[in-house]
Amino acid sequence: MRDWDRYDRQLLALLQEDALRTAEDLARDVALSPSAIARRVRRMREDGTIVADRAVVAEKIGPFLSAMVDVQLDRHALEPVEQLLRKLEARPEVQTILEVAGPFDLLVLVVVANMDAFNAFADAMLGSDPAVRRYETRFVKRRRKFTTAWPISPV
Amino acid sequence: MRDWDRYDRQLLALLQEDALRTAEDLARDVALSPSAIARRVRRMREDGTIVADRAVVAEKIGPFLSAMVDVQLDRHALEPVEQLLRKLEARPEVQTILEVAGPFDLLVLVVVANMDAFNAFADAMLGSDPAVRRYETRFVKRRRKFTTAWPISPV
DNA sequence: GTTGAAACTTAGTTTCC
DNA sequence: GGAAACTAAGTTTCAAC
Repeated sequence: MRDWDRYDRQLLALLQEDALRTAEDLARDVALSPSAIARRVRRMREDGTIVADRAVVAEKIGPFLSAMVDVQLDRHALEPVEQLLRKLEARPEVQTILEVAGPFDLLVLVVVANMDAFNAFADAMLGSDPAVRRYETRFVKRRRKFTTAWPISPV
Repeated sequence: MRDWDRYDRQLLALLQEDALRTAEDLARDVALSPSAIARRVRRMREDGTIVADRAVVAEKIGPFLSAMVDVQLDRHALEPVEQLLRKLEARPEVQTILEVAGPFDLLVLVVVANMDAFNAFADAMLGSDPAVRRYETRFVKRRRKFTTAWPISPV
């Protein structure tokens, strides 16, 4: 794998904020010509440094109910766990799946339309799954920050 | 605020996946002409339906250490709590802040370079803050899914 | 091998119906 | 909303370092 010089890191930091900035505009913040910038950005999109470019949609298109579900697994066999993870990953209601250290194994952030939909989701995905020992739910009252940006230092 | 017909919702669902798709390309999935699509997308970017367009950068630019911190607040006064939240929001190491129901009030996802940086962050931001009663940390072993996409139904 | 400028191509915007 | 003319941005080429 390649590595990233200060220009690449600057570009990544800026594109994390706004992926639609033009090369000419980026040249105001990065000391390279627009064509060099365009080349680097395209290359990083091609080689997987930039995994995706996504529109962030306002929460108001909802209404949405979010819940953080702490899941404790039955770790007697690996395959049922992998199956559960693949099942959860595939669901559009699941925004986040983190494997964590501690008594709970998984943190799953679920977004649904209302409480009925949450209960249906939990029953279908967790209540009946052989890999799930138990789970606890915390409902989200408010999102104060929600970003995928990494803290990229200029090296 | 306006509302969103099935075309808008289709476009939002598609742009959540790939914000760089051209209007011509989107016309393959949405039954509108490229010019109608371009108009709708531009309007949704202008009116705040699309809050931002962000590049998703691969985790391999790290190395990163992530931790989910459950924070219990001292809810005797509101202003110290708001101050803490603003302080956390401003930090690039903080990807997520969720206010939740239950014994803990805040879930904070923190990304740092290593364990020293985490301890420095926790000491500076939480250990010394008057609004924080206590906190518990779960370190992230793996991210299986991490997206900001809402589950948008076609209406 | 990468830069920067210019020619070229593609996509977005504006105008009109 | 859709089509065409127009404008702006991305891509390719090429000379220089």
